[in-house]
Amino acid sequence: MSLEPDDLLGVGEVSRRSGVPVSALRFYEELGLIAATRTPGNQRRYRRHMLRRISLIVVAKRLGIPLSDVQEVFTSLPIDHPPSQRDWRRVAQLWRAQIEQRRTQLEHLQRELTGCIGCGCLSMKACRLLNPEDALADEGPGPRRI
Amino acid sequence: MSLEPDDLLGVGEVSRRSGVPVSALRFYEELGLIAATRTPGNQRRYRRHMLRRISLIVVAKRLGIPLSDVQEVFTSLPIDHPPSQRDWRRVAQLWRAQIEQRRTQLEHLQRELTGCIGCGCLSMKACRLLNPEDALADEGPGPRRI
DNA sequence: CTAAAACCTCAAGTAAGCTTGAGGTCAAGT
DNA sequence: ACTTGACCTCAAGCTTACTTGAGGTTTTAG
Repeated sequence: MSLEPDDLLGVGEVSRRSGVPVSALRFYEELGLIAATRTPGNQRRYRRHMLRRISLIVVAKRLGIPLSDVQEVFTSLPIDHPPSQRDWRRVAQLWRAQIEQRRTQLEHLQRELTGCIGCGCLSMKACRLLNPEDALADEGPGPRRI
Repeated sequence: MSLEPDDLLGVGEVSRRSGVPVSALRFYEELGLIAATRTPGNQRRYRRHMLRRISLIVVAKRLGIPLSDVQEVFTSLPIDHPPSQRDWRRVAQLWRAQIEQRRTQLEHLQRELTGCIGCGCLSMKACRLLNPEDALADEGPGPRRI
């Protein structure tokens, strides 16, 4: 395999190493999440550190973070060199906080669901499950008392 | 408003009471999640208890449960009468378990992310974040050691 | 009776996150 | 040189959960 001389990887190689399908890599490139130089023959060549960026995307996906969010944090990461420890720390803490939030939301829901198991009301009126937080206050669309 | 004589509600009324847009109600009907009789003029008329079913859908949405799952549990709920307390209890417990599962998954991820904040590896090799569970064992697609 | 509000169907569009296919080019081994 | 596999670019398709619009009918209030 005398393919990648320098530290340039072909798209197939990157796919194999990252576990991300080639089609997805091209898609990420369209979104501006990753970048590659081209050979004279127009084929993509990735620098090694791009694997780190791809890793971040993979992690984000596991965390349920939408690509648009990834896009946002990536605006602050230089595309031409590997993310520093500081960068990674910053991103990790941001995402940790986001998970934290969703986790506690789920906890709330679960407590409500548990408390609701016996009641069987579901009557669109005072059921907390059907009236998230505010619902009885505003006059927008949504279930309310009659 | 002498509209709904019996206990039959028009689609607009149901929408107002449930907070679910008319278009969504029609969509749920297509999926077989809800049902309505028709007037001689072909307009939908819902029986009151259909609001309960719609409530279940609304709750499921808040819980992040996909409609396909709702569809499944609905196969065991009679469409022609309101779900009993037992029915509701069964469904609630099922969904509670599902939330539980997703919640603990998030917890794991968060622990890993926290533990990973300092390491900054993301090197596709031994990083736990990039290698969920099994990854080093199988030979399928995905990151692995080299 | 008539006008307006509510309703109907069916087709197409939206967003996210990709995949698949067609039709063609590039690079590597022999 | 030639074959094969890897790669290229569009364009279109897929899933979920709906929304929007066009064009037409029903119901209800006055």
